[in-house]
Amino acid sequence: MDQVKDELSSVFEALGNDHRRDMIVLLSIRPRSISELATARGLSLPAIHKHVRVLEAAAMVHRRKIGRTNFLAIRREPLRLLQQWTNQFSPWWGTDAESLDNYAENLAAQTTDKEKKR
Amino acid sequence: MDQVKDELSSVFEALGNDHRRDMIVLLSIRPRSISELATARGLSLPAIHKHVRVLEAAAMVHRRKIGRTNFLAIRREPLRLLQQWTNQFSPWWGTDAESLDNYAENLAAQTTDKEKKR
DNA sequence: CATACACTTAACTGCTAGGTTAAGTATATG
DNA sequence: CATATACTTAACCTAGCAGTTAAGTGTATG
Repeated sequence: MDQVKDELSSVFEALGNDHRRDMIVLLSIRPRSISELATARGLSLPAIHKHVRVLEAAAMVHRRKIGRTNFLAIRREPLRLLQQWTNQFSPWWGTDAESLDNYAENLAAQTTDKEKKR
Repeated sequence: MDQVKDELSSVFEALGNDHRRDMIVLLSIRPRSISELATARGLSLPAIHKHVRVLEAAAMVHRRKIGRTNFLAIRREPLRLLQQWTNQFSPWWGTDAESLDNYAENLAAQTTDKEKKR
């Protein structure tokens, strides 16, 4: 359970960065080398290298070294985890605004200092 | 398009923090005041206040002030955006590992310096 | 009107994400 | 063996996040 949460944390952390999110999209099309990602994103190799480390820490990519080239490919399991987390809210799609108006007034009536009077 | 991407950015940024993710889960159950969130998460009011600002910037919550109490409620639209982004990968669930082994070798054969020889 | 409550704002601090350049390592090529 | 390629590592810098305490603002309550 704790481990699940930590995984989710690292996934959200990884995807919190625009570059890394774009890298994931690129890798979802096809595997790429680190150099390819660097030029695709207009960043230096060390910079991309760090991003790759973060994606690896979140287990969102795996690599295969052939010769001196490192090919990266996407791992979709963490994305399923993300999808699961997101789906917990879907039963209530479209039922947002109406709730607060009623709720807040009722709760206010209950928890305000007026309540203590009774 | 650009605006969509910015929205997505702010959503990922907001959810990149454990506290804020938990706050969203709490608010998905029912609206809460800022003080409630502060005690629920064991943080000071100013700290929670900042987190709320981030969630508001991502349009993930809206507030209603009644008297001196600020009630916060979830807005689920941004979560749908997140779900959409995540779903772009779902057509390929479970087709990860097998791809790289073949791909990398073929690509290596093509793009390696040997290619320049031809 | 005084006091408490529910924030809000300001000012400051520690930490770290994300970038850089420069130097080091591993592999391929002539 | 020399040189180029594809990273990797180290060292450093800057901006901004996430927290704190302390003081300020708006709204009830006696």
